[in-house]
Amino acid sequence: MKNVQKLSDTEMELMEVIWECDPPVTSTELLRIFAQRGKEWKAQTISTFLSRLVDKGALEATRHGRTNKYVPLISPKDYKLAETQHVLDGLYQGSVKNLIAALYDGDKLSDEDIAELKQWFSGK
Amino acid sequence: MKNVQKLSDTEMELMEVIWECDPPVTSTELLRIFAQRGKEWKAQTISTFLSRLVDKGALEATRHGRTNKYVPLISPKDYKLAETQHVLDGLYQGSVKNLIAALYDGDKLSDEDIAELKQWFSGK
DNA sequence: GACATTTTACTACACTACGTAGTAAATTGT
DNA sequence: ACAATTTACTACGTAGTGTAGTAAAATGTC
Repeated sequence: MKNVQKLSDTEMELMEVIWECDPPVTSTELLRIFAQRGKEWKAQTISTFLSRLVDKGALEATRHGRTNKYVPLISPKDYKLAETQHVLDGLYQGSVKNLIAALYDGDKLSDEDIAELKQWFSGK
Repeated sequence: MKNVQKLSDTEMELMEVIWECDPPVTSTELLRIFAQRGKEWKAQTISTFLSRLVDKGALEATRHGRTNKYVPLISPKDYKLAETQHVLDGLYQGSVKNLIAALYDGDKLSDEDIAELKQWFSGK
């Protein structure tokens, strides 16, 4: 888990699917999966995205015969954490309390949210 | 406060400065402020950014003689909230608890953070 | 009132990212 | 040896970004 570059929306869509499969995936498998969900991509389109994800450090490719097997280099958890940290640093000086307070001031926290969070914190 | 488009890093830099000044600002004032901080922009560069910020719905311009006065159409609070909401929806199904739990699981919450937040919640 | 100055509006341009895919090359099953 | 598969390399239109030139509008000045 290192410094993955920011992924685009479509790249994230791909990663989400890859994370759901058990790791070594091939482009053909992905093609099939996306076809099932209505995303009728050309084989080369998927391949391009996979290469870019390798370039960005999100995937690792290993050649097996004429196909590549792809393995994530970062977990969804870690990627999301990095994104979150970025926002936290950029908007709230890295302070979770600032974030919570901002949500509260902006009426973005319902009573249920607050109850839930109180509950959660009481266990820590 | 409406639907402001996403701002780029430099656009945000400008907005931050504008938010700090008391609202009606002119490009000349901004030019001076940025010059002081080492950002030696050409006058037209600032103007371009200001126009784009108007296009994106972040600022409103009113002509006074040959100069424009710019006023923010969105507060830093609201812009940040919108950004935050976006991340929350995109990564945590809109759930603040999910976000907190993820930070906790990722060891991004120090003991002080937790104490601080517990404290904060106890007042709500 | 003609002119120099200031400031904006319009236009431009190089660079990067994105979504999409064609074409060529590698590899393999037959 | 050859057809089929899959990747690697290349391409291309669109959009966003940072930067700024040039033309036009408005103003202060002589």
